[in-house]
Amino acid sequence: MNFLHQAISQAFDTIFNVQIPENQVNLEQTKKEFDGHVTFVVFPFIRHTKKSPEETANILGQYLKENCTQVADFNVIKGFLNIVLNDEYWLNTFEQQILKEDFGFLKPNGEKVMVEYSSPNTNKPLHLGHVRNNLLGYAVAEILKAAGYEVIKANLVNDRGIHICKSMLAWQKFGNGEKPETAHLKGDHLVGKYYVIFDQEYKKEIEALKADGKTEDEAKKQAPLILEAQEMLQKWEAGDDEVKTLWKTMNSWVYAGFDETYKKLGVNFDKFYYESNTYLLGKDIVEEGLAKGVFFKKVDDSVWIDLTADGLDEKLVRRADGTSVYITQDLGTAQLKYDDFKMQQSIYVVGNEQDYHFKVLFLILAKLGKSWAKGLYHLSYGMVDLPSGKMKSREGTVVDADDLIQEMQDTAKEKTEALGKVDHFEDAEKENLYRMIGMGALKYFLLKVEPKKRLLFDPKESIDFQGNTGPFIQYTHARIKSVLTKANYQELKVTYPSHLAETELDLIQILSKYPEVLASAAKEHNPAAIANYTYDLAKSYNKFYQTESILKVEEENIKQFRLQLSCHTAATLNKGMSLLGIEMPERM
RNA sequence: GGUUGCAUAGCUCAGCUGGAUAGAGCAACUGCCUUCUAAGCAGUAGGUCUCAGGUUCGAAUCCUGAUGCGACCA
Repeated sequence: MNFLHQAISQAFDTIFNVQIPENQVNLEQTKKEFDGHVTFVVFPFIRHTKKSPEETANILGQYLKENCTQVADFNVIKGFLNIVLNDEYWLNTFEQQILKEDFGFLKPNGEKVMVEYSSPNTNKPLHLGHVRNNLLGYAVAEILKAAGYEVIKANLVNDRGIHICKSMLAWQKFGNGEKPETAHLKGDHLVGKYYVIFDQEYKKEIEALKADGKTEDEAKKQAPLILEAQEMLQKWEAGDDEVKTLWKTMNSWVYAGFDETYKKLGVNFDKFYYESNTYLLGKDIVEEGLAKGVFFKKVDDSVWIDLTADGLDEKLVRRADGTSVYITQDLGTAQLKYDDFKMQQSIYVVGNEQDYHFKVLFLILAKLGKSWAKGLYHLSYGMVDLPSGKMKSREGTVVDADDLIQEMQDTAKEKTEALGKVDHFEDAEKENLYRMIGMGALKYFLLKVEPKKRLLFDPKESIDFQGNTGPFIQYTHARIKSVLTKANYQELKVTYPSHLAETELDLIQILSKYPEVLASAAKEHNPAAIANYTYDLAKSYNKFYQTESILKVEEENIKQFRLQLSCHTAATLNKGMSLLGIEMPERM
């Protein structure tokens, strides 16, 4: 499309004697209800041409038609110049770009980027909110890879702290030595069970204390269980053998459970960080900040940074007693990550409840003069809410990840069986298909919405399998594969037809947009752009499929062309969906 | 109280750096399987783009304010 920018810029120069740089020539796709493929809006330029919009557009259109072999025709409606490109141009685009092996992958740009995502707590199993995080992180990482970056997927596991101690303590007191094998529970669910038990018992103690006349606050602080949990945390920090052993055991249960869930979700990591190793980091940075005069001490010896000039508050970075706060360890971990990989960009996939935290974190690093601070980015996403409101694990109103995955697969099975198309499949293929479709529906559902928007999930309404959904796109793919199989398709040199059908041209035009959609999805960290594109492509193919016959056309070259077009549509659908972690079945 | 995000059809969402009569899907209604997979295609109906100002030849899009929902900071 570059030639058009150039030609229009040239036209302004030769006809009107005004210099319009190519990058100021904005072209957009012509709306469906008008003739043409590309539209140039002339309104902004009529002050240069000193002619009416219509006249300007007509003059430019005439110039393009005479000087560009690719321009077949044009029409003008008010200030809109609609340009019709000839079939040869589109076939050339198809052959020179879309057919190429590396179509859909941008050239390596030599930049390294870390995507940190998932980052779970080891005291409870994953829920729907984590699923969104995992799918987003994975997809963004894959998109960046395809866009030419070298990507490191990182997972910072929150494996220590008071919340783990709560689970540990409850297990010690009420567990009777229960293990995942004896309880027939996934390890993460077993540990989560004791986290809930802790909370229940703790609440009982609070009520008892309140009955004795304590205030709510006093009761919360004085309940024996919480005191014991705090004591356990101190022992852990002191390296107490017994506590550490229990901690290791219970964490290993959780990891086994997480591994299973990660596997089902199809996500993976290149690098794990554990807070048990990083929670003491950042002390050096506090000293560094004091030395550089970025931080200051208050009379009680606590260390702060003043961010009021940036519209934020004063922020504590070290307590008066010398202990770290949450952000201190994040400062240290950021430095550690950079030292490990020297990446140009570092993306944190974390919910929008931590917007303020990351704003402060990045700002502090910038003020400390870290050259890499400008590459830090918080990919903030909206919460997943239920119709009843927020999910709360302690109140049991969470949508459990494992349950949800199972339900999706069950639903996929039900719907597939009802259609009766796979009765002759081997059992293994059927099971695999149900898995693909169920996960495809779930992943697409969560990823088609822009990350920053919050998401409403109604467990009572099952996720759709029709329309703008994962299965629709999977179905389109399977449909194409079926045609190709029937034709025993082998790619060979095609003599292209002299005339393109409307649906063929539309399809080529949409296919040709894939690289720029990918580039923009990478730039915006937005998997939804890929999802929506893939849907448009599938829809466009289905229209073509419905309108034109492929296997039954008389002319062999048209048949070959349509097969080739189908084949590369399937390939592009596959590329796009694979960035979202969605697998495409050969048949369904 | 302060900061920040969101608000588009009954529901779920698109709408690129401002452009033509605001688009999809679901749900409702109507057609299309003796023809390449009907998880599909075509059509009907459904809108004061939360509200009020402003900038502009032109605003769902940009600015200001209000309202509603959410999050965060004390």
